[in-house]
Amino acid sequence: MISEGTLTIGDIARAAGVNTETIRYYESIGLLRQPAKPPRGWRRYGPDAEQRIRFIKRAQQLGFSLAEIKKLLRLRTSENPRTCANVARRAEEKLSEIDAKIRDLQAMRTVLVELADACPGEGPGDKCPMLASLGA
Amino acid sequence: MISEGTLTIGDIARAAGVNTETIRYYESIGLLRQPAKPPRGWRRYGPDAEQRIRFIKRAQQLGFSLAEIKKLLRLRTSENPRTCANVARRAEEKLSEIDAKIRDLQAMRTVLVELADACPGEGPGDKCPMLASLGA
DNA sequence: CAGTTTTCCGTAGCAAGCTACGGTTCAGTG
DNA sequence: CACTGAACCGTAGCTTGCTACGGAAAACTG
Repeated sequence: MISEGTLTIGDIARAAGVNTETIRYYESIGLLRQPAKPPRGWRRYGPDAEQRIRFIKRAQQLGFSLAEIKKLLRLRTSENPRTCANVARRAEEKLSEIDAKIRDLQAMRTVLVELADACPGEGPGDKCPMLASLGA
Repeated sequence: MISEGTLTIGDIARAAGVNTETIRYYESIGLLRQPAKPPRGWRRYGPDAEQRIRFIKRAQQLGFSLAEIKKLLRLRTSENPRTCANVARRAEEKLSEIDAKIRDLQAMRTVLVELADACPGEGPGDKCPMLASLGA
C-alpha cells in the first residue's frame, strides 16, 4: 500500500537509511511496490514507503529473511481474522530456529574451550594438541 | 603433505563422506594439494587425503571458514615453536566471535518473545500488535 | 540556459561453499 | 574387445542480499 506522494527514491533512501539500489532491489523481488511511473518524470513515493523499509530492516534484525518478511507483509493486509495467530506462529518458528542456532553455537563453544585447555601454549605445529584433536 | 597412494578421488570422497566435486573444489582453492597427475591415467591419493578432509569438516563444524582452515593448515606444517600459541590465539578469536553471535541471537530472542507475548492470538493483520510493533 | 545531480533500467559482480553439466579420456570387468 | 563407470576439466549455476556500472533522460541549481 505505497501511496503516491512527493518523495523521490533518493529521499526515501536517505530517510530510511538505505541505498537507492537497495530500494530498487526490494522492488524487483516484490517486497516493495513501485509507485506508478508518470508518463514523464520520476516516480514519487509517499512517506509510508519509508515505514515499510524500516519494517523490513527491523524484521531482518530479528533474523527473518527477505522471503519470510515478504510473507509477513502479505499477512498484514489479509482480512483473515486468524492472521494474528499466523504471525504469532511464524514468530514461534523463528524462535525455535534461533534457539537451535544458539545450541549449535554453544556446542561449538564447548569443544573449542576443551581444545584450548589442552594447549600448552607453545611448540611447533605438528605437536599442537589442538590440531591433533581435530585430526590434522 | 598428501602422499602418493593408490586411491582415486572417488575412493577418498566416499571414505571422507564428501562429493568428488567438493574435493576438486578444495584443490582449486588450495586447501588440498592435488597429487601429481601421471602421464597416462588418473591421480592417486594416499589415505592422508581423507584425514585432511575430515580435519576440514571438523573445523567447519567449529565455525571456521575455509579461508581460516587454510591458515590453520599452514600453521600445522610450520617449524615455528610459537605455532601452537598461534593456533590457540585463533581459537580464542573464534571463541569471541561465537560468543558475539550467541549474544546477538539472544537479543533477537528477547525481542521476539516480548512481541509474541503482546499477541492476543487472533484478529486481522492490520490490528496485529506484533506487526504494529515492527512498524508495519 | 548551462551545468550538475538524480533517476531509470538492465546487467553484472561480490561473498561462500559448493553442485551441476557436458564432452572426453581412461580403468576395470566379462 | 566391447561396454560401463569413473576421472578429468573448464565453466556455469545455485543461494542471499545486496552493490557497482554505464548510458540516457529528466529534474533541480545558479
